[in-house]
Amino acid sequence: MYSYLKELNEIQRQAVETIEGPSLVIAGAGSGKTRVLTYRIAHMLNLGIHPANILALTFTNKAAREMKERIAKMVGEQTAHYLWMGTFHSLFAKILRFEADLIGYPSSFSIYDTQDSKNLIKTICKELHLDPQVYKSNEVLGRISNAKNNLITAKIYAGNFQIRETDKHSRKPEIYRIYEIYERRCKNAGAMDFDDLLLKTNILFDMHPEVLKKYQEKFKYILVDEYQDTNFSQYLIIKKLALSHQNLCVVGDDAQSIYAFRGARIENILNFKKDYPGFRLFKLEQNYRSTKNIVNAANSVIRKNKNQIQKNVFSEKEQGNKIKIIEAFTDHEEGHIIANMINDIRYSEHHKYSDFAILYRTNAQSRILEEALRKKNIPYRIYGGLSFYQRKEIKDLLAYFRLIINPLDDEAFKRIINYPKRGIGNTSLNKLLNFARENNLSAWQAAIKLNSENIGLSSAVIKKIHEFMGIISKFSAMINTGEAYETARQIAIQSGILKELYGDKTPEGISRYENIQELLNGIKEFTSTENDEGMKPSLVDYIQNVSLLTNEDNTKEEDNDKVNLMTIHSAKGLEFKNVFLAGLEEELFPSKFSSSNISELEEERRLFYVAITRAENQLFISYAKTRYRWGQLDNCVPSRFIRDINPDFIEMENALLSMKNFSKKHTNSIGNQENKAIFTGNSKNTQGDFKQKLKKLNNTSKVSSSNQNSNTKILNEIKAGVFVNHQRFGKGKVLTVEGVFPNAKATIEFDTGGKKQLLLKFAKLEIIKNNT
DNA sequence: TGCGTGCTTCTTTTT
DNA sequence: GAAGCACGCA
Repeated sequence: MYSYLKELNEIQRQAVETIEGPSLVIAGAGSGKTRVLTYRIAHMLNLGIHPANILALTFTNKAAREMKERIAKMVGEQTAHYLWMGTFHSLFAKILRFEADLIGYPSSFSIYDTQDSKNLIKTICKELHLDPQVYKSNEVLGRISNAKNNLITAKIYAGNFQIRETDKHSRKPEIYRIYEIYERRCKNAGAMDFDDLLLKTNILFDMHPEVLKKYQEKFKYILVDEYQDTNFSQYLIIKKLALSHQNLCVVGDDAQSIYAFRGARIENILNFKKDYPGFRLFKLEQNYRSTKNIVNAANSVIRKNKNQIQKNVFSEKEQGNKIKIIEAFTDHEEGHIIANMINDIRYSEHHKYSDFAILYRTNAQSRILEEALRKKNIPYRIYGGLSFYQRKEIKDLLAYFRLIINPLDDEAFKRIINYPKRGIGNTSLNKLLNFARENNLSAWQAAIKLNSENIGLSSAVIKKIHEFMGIISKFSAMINTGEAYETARQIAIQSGILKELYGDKTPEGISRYENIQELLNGIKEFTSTENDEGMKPSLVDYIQNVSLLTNEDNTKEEDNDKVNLMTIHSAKGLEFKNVFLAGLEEELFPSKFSSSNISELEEERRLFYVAITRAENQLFISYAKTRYRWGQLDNCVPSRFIRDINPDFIEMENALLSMKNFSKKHTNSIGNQENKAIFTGNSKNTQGDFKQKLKKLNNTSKVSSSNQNSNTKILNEIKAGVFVNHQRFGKGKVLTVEGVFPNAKATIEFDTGGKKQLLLKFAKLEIIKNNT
């Protein structure tokens, strides 16, 4: 008997040892799911199954990487190397590149990220003269994405009466046309969006049975993690691949299905028995993570949902503390209390910072929490948010890479044709793009014809365009052969990006420059380790990988001892000794977009369940009675989810007692007193904000905004009144705001100190004696 | 052509 | 509190 099998409980062991035939592993929260998956794969390898015959699909690169590392430890690097383990998107992108010519794509196809897709949709809507108020790129993309995930191509979409009726009903009857053009443009640009990677895989398998057969033979054993989060498109791919051997093991927990918003179908796991009648079922119900109290509380919540597989998750750890409910007056105070408690517990329980997590529903909540932690000098780390790969400077450089690899890539072309500035303005670009569109060409192809076609561009501009193209072409010759890091560095230099950023000595500019360096280092690192085929990856390999990477794939593990901040979604699969769950207010959690519809509300409740079950020892749930939203103070109602917890497992934490002074001060400053205003502002919007808010001020008494750049948090309270005069704020200039109010005169001066930041230089408030 | 300015809109979660 | 867009001026 293999020694690792002894580390498992009976059911886990059975799940690991049952290799043949379809199996469904229902893995409750904290039940050792990852362990079962890794051991199962290791076990298969020990039994002599070749790693190249195993396909293991995960939802994040991180999950795949970690699992691979653990398996490598058990069976050796060499063997683990040949496993096909990764996300749906990355693995099927790989297959699509192999088979690209069969579906009419270049194997060097680009992958459009969400931003690219939205931009393209905006362009199309503009061309069709559609009202951008009605046809919001977000919603349109949502419709298209939804269609693709259900295998509805543009052609089917246009021909489907019911879909068209739905669109007409929502006053967007033209979506089918947008979809059609969108699809054509992507094809012309040799580009796929995220959903295409799955859709085209399905199309490939449907149109070419011999190709499907090939992969069915290759992937004799298939494992899928987080099966409850698969969408229809992914479900079909798995079904097709598993058809001949039926050695399919899916792992998941219906109670943790939280991605319906992007097309995940909880039915996939609920209906597994219908698709694979001879399946074996393994229910992992023992929770090894949390105290009895937390597990029981979580159970009492999830019980409220109708749609689920019956199971009995239990814990054999100690009873543990009750869940503590914290009430705060404001969102700022909430952050303050949490920061205080982290310090207290860290001291009293000898916990590390990294034993704490603060979870929230929306990314927007993180800023206030950060602020509170910074004030107390508590180190923290934010997961998610704006990804490294979505920063402007990174996307700019990546766009160069993309265009070099695939010159048809229109979104990349548009992004960098005039960055850094080379005198090709919007007017010229639009002429070129119109010409391209009329002839159904990509921008690049159109630009080639500029010498023979007259489209009203001056010869100077044409020359500039061709110079730009010259740079790109020069590199496309060497991108496959050249040493990756050096090639990338040369591109950064010769494109002018490095010079442009080097010249910018503002803090933001310096940070951008450093980010570019970091990207280059990342390339160096990536291309220095050998890939599956035992070769050094080229720059092309890197680029084709990078579009599917997220923030978590870039963060380094060095700086360990930090409080973890993240959305509940990104906390899935993680665990912490102490968890703070912030912002438990109606309309925030559950989100106001979800509370009207039962199935969406159930998804929110599952999300709540996920949040609770992240905690090992202690869970705090907090809500604020008032919260700022769009610069306005809203009253909040405690979330219904708090009432969903069986009251036996919760207690009120009277954090306010120790916070009395803070609360008082704070409630004052947000306008409880008549004629009170708070001024702050950021570098770009200062004037607009001031003006707008002062306009409102004529008849109200509250004004607020805050300087988010600031090491200088400017909080100036001014007796409210009428705005008098100001000077526009700009880089390196001084902004003076002067106001005469019914009973006060205020002057505030901001100085940029040559930087883009606002520094408070001078503030004066004179109270005018009121004669009446 | 580029930049500054003012207005508008936007927020759920992410591969 | 931030980003995109359109407009107008140099």
